[in-house]
Amino acid sequence: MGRQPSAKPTSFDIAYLAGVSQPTVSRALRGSKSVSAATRANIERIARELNYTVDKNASSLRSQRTHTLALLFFEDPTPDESMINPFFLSMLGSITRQCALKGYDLLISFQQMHNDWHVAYQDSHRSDGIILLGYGDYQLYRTKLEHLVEMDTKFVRWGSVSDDSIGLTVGSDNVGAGELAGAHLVEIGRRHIAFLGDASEHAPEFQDRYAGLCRAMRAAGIAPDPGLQAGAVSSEASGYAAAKSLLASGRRFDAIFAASDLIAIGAMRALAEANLRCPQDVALIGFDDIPAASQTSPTLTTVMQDMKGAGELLVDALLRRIAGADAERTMLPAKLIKRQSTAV
Amino acid sequence: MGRQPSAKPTSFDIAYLAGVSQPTVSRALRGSKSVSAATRANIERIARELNYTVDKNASSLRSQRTHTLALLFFEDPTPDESMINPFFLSMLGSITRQCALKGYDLLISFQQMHNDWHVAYQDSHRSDGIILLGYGDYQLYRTKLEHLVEMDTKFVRWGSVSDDSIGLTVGSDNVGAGELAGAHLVEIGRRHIAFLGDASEHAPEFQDRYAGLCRAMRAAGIAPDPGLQAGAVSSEASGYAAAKSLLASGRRFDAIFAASDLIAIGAMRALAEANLRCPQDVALIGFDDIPAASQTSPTLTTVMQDMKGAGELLVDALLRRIAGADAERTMLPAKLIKRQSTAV
DNA sequence: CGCCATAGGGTATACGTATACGCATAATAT
DNA sequence: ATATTATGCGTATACGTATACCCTATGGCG
Repeated sequence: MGRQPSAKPTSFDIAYLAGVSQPTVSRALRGSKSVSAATRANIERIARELNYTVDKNASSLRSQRTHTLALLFFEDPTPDESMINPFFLSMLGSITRQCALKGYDLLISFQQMHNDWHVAYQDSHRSDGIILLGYGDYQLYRTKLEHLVEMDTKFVRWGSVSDDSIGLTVGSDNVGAGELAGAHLVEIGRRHIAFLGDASEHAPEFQDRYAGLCRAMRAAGIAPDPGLQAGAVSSEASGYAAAKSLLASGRRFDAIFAASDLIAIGAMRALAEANLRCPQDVALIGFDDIPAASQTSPTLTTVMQDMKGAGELLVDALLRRIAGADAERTMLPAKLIKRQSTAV
Repeated sequence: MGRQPSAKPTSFDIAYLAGVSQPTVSRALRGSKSVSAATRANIERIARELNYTVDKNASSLRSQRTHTLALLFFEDPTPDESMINPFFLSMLGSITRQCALKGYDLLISFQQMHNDWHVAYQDSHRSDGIILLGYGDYQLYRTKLEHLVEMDTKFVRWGSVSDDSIGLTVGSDNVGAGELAGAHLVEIGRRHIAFLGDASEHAPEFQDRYAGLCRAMRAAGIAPDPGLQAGAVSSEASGYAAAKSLLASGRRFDAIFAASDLIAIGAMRALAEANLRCPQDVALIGFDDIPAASQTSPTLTTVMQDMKGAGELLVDALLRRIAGADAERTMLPAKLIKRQSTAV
């Protein structure tokens, strides 16, 4: 007997039991220093006994802070199939973990680039900030990103970390990664290195990787051949097509650096169909180290990005922005994973 | 001139502009029938002009409904690496999409089985219901699930759909899927079929798959050999170890049905090391159709679950439960994907 | 011994929305 | 013509928390 045990306890219940007022409970639980240690301990004990949890909605409404972040995935415009880049999915783990660690909830949503996602989360007070994830046409993005900046919406973006990028960006050192790949190919004696991936301003990350490759080649005294660059988006089909067209062009090449593993896997299929041995005839390097990369035949040499660090950095940077600090752009180093496709 | 454009508009702003009271705005936007068509149209127009969105927190606080679902992933107790089963990740897409379609937000969280996740989401009013996803020791779960039922928390679970399972469950027809796999192996002439996967009550789904295999064998007049069943959790390492021990046992077998693709990939490696040809010496079938399954050598025959349907069904079933209806357990049919590992 | 700072906590109120009621006007029924 | 019922909307209030402000003791100080 006493109070009804089924109703969820409120701060008033605790206040009553502790013999204090409701605001004191709020202060105690939020760590205000104007509550004596004894009172606080007592309140915390009672709260634990009652299994009390702060009502998120009331708290957010009053404080205008949600303690929630929103994660927006941008899908490649594949019509219906949910072909999300596995690389981003693998980042999900570290992002959720870091959010939990910092006491934030994570809202997740898949978006088409052309939607009005840029207004959906800021005004309805659903999140304190937004994490943007996904390859895609950067130019398409631009105006929406500018809109976010204008509205002072807090957000971080995963992508190419260049000076002209809008807002706060965290990303891998794509130029450095491209250099790693290029240097490795040069090291195993390749001089005619093709690049598969859109190297235009629409895909800054791929552009950076290509730039890194070129830099490594020049450092070895090799002039990159622009004819050995073929556009491709991150999909197996696109990689297959790009490799096919390269083969059809009749140009000679003894190595391929693909801008993503999916592209590389498509290219590998095209090479096999052309009876070219990998790596003997054409060495191959991918990017992302997706799980399938270690299952291909031959297994795929690739560049691994630091996804654990990436997730943590994204969350931390966003939280700093939310706190009012101006967080700086950050680049993470990448690592070359050597496998059979470059083992000569 | 007029009102300050930067402040987020509230229902009062709209009411003022429309010349009505705030509750009328609320009613109009929520679709109450006690608002005239003209008034409603006017309010909707103004709302659109002001870029008004309902404040989620206030709305949830008042109505005690959040229009948010929580998705809880249970990780296999891998110490630190975020090795989430790719199968569940692939369900993420359809779940988020279905949530969006129904006007619900999706909170996501990774959990260790032993945490107090069963209290974290219900009391703080963060979600209207919970979707539980993840393999894992079912027995460990049980008491927590019972607790959820007792607290009348709305939830759906992906898993084995059996009569004794607690709460609302949606899952593949694992027995039927096992039968499919077994029938196919029998069809290609195999009679000594091993099963890799924990077939105990701790893993009801694996148990069901094994039961299906046995049923198919018996239907073909073959007595299943209990000695050809080796426990394994869903990981490559575990599959490798299980296959190794089976090989070491000296028992003869000409086919393996693995309870998951990861197990199958591990087994494939063990077979290769033992100089057994796949499929000639040992045919192999996996389960899940993860992306890597089409990249192995030989490519892996596997059972594909209907993940798109699964996500939709999970969300719909949960929403029905939330609405007060008692949704029924549901099973989805699975499909056999034939590849090289069973092509004799 | 009066004065002021400080600790500790109470009082009042706002956050923005969604309902329970009540009250007109208009439309029907009798 | 009066009684009855819908229709359409306004009034009042509650949801549970967090903060601005105010008040009371105490202790230190001159």
